[in-house]
Amino acid sequence: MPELATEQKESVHRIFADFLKARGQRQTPERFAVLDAVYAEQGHFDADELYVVLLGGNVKVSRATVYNTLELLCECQLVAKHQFGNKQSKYEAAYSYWQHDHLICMDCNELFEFCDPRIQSIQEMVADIFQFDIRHHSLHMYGRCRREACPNREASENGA
Amino acid sequence: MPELATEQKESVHRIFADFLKARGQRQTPERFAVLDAVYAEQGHFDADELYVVLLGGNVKVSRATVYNTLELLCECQLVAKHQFGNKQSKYEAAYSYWQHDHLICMDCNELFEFCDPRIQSIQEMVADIFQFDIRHHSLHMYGRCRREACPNREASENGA
DNA sequence: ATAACTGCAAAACATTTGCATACAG
DNA sequence: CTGTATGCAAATGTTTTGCAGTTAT
Repeated sequence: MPELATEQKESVHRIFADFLKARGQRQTPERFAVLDAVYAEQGHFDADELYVVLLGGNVKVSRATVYNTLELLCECQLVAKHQFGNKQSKYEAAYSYWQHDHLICMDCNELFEFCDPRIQSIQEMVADIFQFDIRHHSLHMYGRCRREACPNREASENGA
Repeated sequence: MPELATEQKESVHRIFADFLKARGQRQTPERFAVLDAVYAEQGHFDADELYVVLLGGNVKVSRATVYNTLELLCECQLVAKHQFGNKQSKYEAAYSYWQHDHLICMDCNELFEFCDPRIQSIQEMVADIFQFDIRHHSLHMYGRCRREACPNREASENGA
């Protein structure tokens, strides 16, 4: 398992390094520390969570640098940024992951991922109709999971 | 044109009034003023724009009431709330409008609307697979419009 | 060398909240 | 009457910014 992880780590390092070089920006240890933390994380996380993880792993970075680096990583497609219902943005590592969309439980906020090839077709059709160069999309479905284990189940049944 | 507008106004008033009554909440003039302002607005707007419009129309409401009422209107489906890239939420009147999705130009932030029946099929399939009761979705496509008139066109061509 | 980056703390920003007052039911 | 809604201003929480000091190139 360290095999694959190491391979991926080198791969994303190279991508980020090339990206920075191409833009004449500096390859600082902080930036690579953020990149590593992102790829060590699984699933979705927010900027502050990442900041805390970094502090815990005896890496000294400021929040500003975390935000700044996450933006750079979005620009080179190594990270995807999402805005679900709240005001806080969520991020996730994006390299070599299948393009997926999100299903969100309005009661417990649990996230599920799905993928449907028809979305790609729709995207191409819309690009054609509107003469757009479409770069990415976000599809969120909101509802209620029917699991017994779903918290707030009763609360929402009163509410609606 | 006043015919239809008046008809719609009465219709949404009735829906909102019933909704409030059903929940034991009060029908205040401020709430109906916000509702009217929403339906006088065209396209997307944010909470503060609506607040300013209301002040300009010699209606005295506070920002807090605007936010509060917009939430109520979302709950009874008279208003749809969207989060595009920014931190600010956008709203739009929702009554009797076709369900549509959004295409956003990353250069000029212009919004276009589209609709594809396959999205409904995908929604039903996802609901079935995950055993979810899906209430709504949001599909946003991001890209660049190829119009000559698009502002920031040059800026973005430098950037990427 | 030198321009870009970092950390820090303050600022900015949209949204929410607490509380005293007003008012719909 | 009574509890709900309002306005105001202060609080909140995330993200951005300005600036002095650091550092990659």
